[in-house]
Amino acid sequence: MVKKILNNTISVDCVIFGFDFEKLNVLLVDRVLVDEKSGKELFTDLTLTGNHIFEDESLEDAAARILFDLTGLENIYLKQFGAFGDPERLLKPNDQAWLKASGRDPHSRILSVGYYSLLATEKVTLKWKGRNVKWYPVSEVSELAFDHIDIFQSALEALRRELLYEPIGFELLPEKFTLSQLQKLYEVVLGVELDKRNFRKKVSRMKYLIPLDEKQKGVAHKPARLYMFSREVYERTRKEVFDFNI
Amino acid sequence: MVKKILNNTISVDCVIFGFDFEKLNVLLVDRVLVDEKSGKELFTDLTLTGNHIFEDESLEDAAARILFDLTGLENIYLKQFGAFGDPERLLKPNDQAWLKASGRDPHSRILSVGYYSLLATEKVTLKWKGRNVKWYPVSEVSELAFDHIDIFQSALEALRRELLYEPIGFELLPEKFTLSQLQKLYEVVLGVELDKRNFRKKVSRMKYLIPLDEKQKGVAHKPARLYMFSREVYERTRKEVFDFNI
DNA sequence: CTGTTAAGTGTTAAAAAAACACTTTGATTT
DNA sequence: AAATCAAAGTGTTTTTTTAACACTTAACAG
Repeated sequence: MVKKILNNTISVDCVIFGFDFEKLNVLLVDRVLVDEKSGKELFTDLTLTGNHIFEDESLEDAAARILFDLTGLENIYLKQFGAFGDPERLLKPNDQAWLKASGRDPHSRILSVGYYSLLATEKVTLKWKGRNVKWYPVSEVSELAFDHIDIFQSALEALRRELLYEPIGFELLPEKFTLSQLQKLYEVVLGVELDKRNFRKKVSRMKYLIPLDEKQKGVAHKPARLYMFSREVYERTRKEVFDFNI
Repeated sequence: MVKKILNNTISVDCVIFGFDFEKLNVLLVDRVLVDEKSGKELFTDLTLTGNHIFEDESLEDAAARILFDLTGLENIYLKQFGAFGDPERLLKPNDQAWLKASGRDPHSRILSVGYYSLLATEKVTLKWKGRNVKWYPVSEVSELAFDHIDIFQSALEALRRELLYEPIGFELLPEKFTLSQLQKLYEVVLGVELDKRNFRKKVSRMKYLIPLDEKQKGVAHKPARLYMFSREVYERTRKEVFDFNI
């Protein structure tokens, strides 16, 4: 049975972040427009991973599906961070050519709902057959198709803000991780340097960060203790934040 | 010239908050369905203020227009807080009846982009002719048409979170206000009690809160000094927040 | 067994948060 | 004119949090 697509004016774009213990990366798709007659490449540029929504599907389900098709992973952290519907968002020449070539009305206005998702780069094998999907360091992303650079930047801001106040960093790490990896993650995402001793003092207050009786293996130096994040402890002990910085 | 409406599947809903120095209020519209033949009221319930989007209009412009039509005010604080597109969001019997009566396909799925806005109740004279628009205390909102209760709660959460970290409380106050009014605002929106002396100590550190050489008038007690918010000072002195609470 | 590399650890000073009660001022009432 | 009312305004102490800062330890590699 063929699923019916909701309509042509709403889509979902996913900004998929990955952390490789060194830097923050984002998944981007190579958009190649090939001339029908000559078979020659007219242009190539990069886009976020986006897609239509099926008729029976919620927005978040559509985002999860895109993510699954791309990585084979389920139950991944997903967060809606904005809706993008500017009348001018698809008017760049390349975008118009692309829309025409893919049989869409280039004058139609498409609203995109943005989701960002977090995963550890290492546990992913990319598998979007027939499309060129790759990790790119966030710091090197400069131009993207459509208004995707705005969507991307908005996602990054949303991620930074969220990371400051919620324990979502663990979503970017494997199940077991070291404190140095966690610290590096904060440093890379927020773009700051943190003091090792102060960082450890701070996280040691967080009961949902569980130290394991297990050590890193295969490293040529003193192996670090491994930790894991306990969602149960977090949910149980989370308290209201009344600390306001007007 | 008649403006063309973008399409039938995207709309904007505004959650308009107002503060009256005592409590937080929200603007709601009385939705009355009248039977065509008998002229009898079939039901009446409450909705948020929503509307379609014109073809040349950005989402935020549409939200600002709704706000202007309702209050006559321009340059009001507006913040997008979410997009709502669940397949089930318009399926309640009253909603279906309403959609049919207003000539819409009851099976079509409408995506709503939510904006919340902040204003001081006192400076508003409501003027949406022909429709019954009123302020309702936020604490008394229980049932709303469509999925508007979800949208409303999502707006309230977004407002609380924003208020904790950004100086947006001033948007809910008149230009000149007292510290007690500011404190009450925080207490009401966040649902906490704050210590007067500690509150004043805290805000006295904020350089963008400007004390005026002016006092409250017409009160039967010691009149309070008036303050105003300086956006310029805020923009100039705003610094990155590196304080993280994982 | 030596060198390399990152892990792990504690103290002190400064700043911020939390807890807490009385005096002052202007308008209103008697 | 004096008394009353109601909210404004004001400091100190304790506790908690932040910030700055350097050496020892453990495992592997050669």
